[in-house]
Amino acid sequence: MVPMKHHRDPDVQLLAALADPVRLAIVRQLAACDGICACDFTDGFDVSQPTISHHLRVLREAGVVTTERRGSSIWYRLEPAAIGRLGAVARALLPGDYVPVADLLRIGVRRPASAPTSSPD
Amino acid sequence: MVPMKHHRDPDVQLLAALADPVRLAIVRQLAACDGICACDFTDGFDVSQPTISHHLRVLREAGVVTTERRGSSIWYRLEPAAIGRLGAVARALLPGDYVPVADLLRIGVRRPASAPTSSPD
DNA sequence: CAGCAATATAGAAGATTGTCAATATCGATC
DNA sequence: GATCGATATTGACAATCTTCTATATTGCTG
Repeated sequence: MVPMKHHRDPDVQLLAALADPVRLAIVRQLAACDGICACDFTDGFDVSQPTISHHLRVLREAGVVTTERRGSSIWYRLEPAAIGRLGAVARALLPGDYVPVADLLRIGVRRPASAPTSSPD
Repeated sequence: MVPMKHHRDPDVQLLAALADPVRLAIVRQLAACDGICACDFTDGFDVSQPTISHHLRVLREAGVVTTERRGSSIWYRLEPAAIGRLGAVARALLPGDYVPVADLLRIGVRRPASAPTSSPD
């Protein structure tokens, strides 16, 4: 029934939604235009229509895409906030970013003996 | 034997490497300091030592981390290029970015009838 | 209303993944 | 060299994921 495991961490869910070749291709197509009819995906990939529908559902439940009924077809659009969140995940991993000291202490991180102490305390 | 499916698309492999709660937590710890001994992860998470070793291997094979032997322990560091690639994936999905027209034509993307043509040409 | 086109859902099969216990490897130390 | 600590590998199992076929739902149209 449940099409995909719902992670507690929404960032993990976002990354997992994108970590599939078909879904990433879908998202990249969506990024290139304002909206795409689901039928275009069915025609453009070599997987079956239910499989496309399943992947679109995963993307929708992860907040990556939004849907809009237009006549008998359904248009999918990329949710800009999701891309913003992905960028935020990347930025948070850049060196010199905010350091969660409490988390570091909690897992008992040790510094390398020759650590150049690049981060100011 | 193979610990993880090797995707043809390195971006998918990168996203898949990060799309796990344990691995994302590991990477976030690594982002907060210069290098971390593998034993700290073994102590800090409630999964077994082989499981941590497995996750570290997935991250290494995806190019997310690098290793350095230091005495009897092994230090893991975040690979900045991997974070850069993640940011590039996010940027490529932003509206108004580079549009792979050839790919669009290949899958036969149709535009919505009322597309507001928000992107400047 | 019947029929058709487009999309979603149900259920099942096969592949992949995450996890562990047991064991092996590697470096340091006695 | 024997032993110990740290890390990796092996082999197995359960859970999850991807995909399919078959079927249901929804909206349009004759």
